[in-house]
Amino acid sequence: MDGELRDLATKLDRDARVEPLTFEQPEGREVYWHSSAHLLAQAVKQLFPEAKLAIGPPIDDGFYYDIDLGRPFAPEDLEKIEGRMRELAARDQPIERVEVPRDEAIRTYKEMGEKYKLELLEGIPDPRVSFYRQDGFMDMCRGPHLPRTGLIKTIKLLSTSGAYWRGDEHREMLQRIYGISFPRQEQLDEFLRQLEEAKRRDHRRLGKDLKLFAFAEELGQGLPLWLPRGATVRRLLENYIVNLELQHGYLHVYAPDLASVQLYKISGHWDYFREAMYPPMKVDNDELVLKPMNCPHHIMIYKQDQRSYRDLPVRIAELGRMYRYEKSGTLTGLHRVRSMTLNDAHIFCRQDQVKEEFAAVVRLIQQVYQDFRITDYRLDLSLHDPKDRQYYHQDEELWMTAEGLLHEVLRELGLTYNAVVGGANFYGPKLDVQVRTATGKEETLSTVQLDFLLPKRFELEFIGEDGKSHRPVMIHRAIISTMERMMAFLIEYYAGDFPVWLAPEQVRVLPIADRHLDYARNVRDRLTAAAVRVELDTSNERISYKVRRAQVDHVPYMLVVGDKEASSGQVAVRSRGAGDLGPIPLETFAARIMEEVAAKQ
RNA sequence: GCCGGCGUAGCUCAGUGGUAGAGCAGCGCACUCGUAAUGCGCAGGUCAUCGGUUCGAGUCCGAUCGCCGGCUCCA
Repeated sequence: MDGELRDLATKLDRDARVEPLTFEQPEGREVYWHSSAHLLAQAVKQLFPEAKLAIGPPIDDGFYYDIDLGRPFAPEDLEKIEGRMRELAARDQPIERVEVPRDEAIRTYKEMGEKYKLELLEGIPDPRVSFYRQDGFMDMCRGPHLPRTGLIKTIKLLSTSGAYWRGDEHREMLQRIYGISFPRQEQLDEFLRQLEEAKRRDHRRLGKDLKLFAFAEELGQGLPLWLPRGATVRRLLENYIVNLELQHGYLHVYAPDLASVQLYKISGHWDYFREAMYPPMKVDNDELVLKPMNCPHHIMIYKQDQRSYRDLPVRIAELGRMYRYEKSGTLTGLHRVRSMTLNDAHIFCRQDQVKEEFAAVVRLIQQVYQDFRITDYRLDLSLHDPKDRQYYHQDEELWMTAEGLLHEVLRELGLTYNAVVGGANFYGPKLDVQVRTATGKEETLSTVQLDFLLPKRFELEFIGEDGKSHRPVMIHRAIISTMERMMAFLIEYYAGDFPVWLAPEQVRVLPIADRHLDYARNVRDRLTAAAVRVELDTSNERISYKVRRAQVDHVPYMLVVGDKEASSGQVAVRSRGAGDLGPIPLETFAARIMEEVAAKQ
């Protein structure tokens, strides 16, 4: 109604533009799932009257309700609740909006002992608050809701978990029940099918199947081993990005994995991130930590020379290995690890160069994404929150300048982006490239961060045209993220089908019978000499089985060789995606694959 | 770190207190085969680890380690 979400039963007391909502629209799904959450709460209250309700909102895929039961929900409880929800939906009761004076709501909730609802009420200043009633069950809610419970046709409770009340780890741990519902059974089936599909793309699954990386319990949590095939892909990524950066004026360096705590005290990270660093080890009169980041090291490198305004910008880059003591519960596959190598760089420049340097990084990101054929991402411009005086340094003017600059660059580049207030680092605003994992979680792949603070803390300077000392600005940036995260992302993005230029095994030679082994070896050696990553299947199996194995191993090209090929110097090419392509001369194939690699196909 | 679930062969999984199983992978033999699974055989396990209950534990209980789903965090 006039662009606002309202109940279907709302009285039309004025001229208004009215649009109906269906499940096909995001807002429609929101209402549908919100009502489903209420149904969940109703079922829980009927089965467990002592349960206290907290909040139950819709989410991207379904809904949840946070409940305090005093104990966890068992899987059998979920089944019972789901069954009760179906019964309640089948009764098809009307859902009505009721407005109640605030103090009456407080009185009722006090009587019921609903302490979370009472706390929510404290945050609502309005004299009247709205409730929704269905079948004798009332829940405080802004709404709107479905007109009848019977519209909820299929229900599936997916999981339970603990969740802190109001997201505060110092407060009560509530039980959260996640669920999903649809108007039609086929939609639920499709949803569950997609969940299965996501599991097949999951880099943890594929990483194991394709022997790319592994973890060992004996080795320690969050410390990945790069297996030969995964290491090959990583080396290709590293060579690619280092060469590209060298072409763009970056200077590549190396720094040690250990550093004095002193360094991070100067940078300020010790104050902010001490708990996430490995504890210091005492050596002689010093305390050393495993380095959690590379910036201070690059700053030390900048400080090795007296810099002139003519030298700037100085772009110092490193595939920097870092160690972070991430909380054990947050580690997942290669996405979150405790040892990682960042495609890091720090650009030291003059104020008047910031815009151009920032723009150059954004353009470089665009080029890299094109090379990897990554098209599905979002740009987030993370800004400071002026109200958060604890976290952010207080030079408000500096923030305004910095953030204004970034807005300007992005506008000039013609990019659409999403502004996130409160997303900035303590030292400055940043631009993040956000992507999704196979399991639907969002994460940052690339980042460009402005920093006016560290140059001050480390007293960086350069000599200006005027012969006086000036302070440079720093830009922190990572394009292909950490090798670990990029690997995880690419595995999932390509669903294990690496493009030829990145495939750990580009070609597999498949002889028809044992008498073709000599020719097959010949083919393999010719391709190896041409720097093609090729392997030979010498197993004593039928050709269809060898083909199957190569397909399962996600090898992009299979070369079938038998009598015909051996006698004519040809290979029968089969592509992983397109199937049998027929015989061509070996030299033609070699030339073609080298072209594809050069074109990053 | 917190809440919950899980841990059996290289992988996927069965095994509800009474002698550890299957398929795939591996190895051997035979077949020498034309584009997603040839047949037969063999081997493979301190049932994550440690402790407890029991005449007897893969199974029940506790602790530890690890993994999974969330929460919190993410320079």
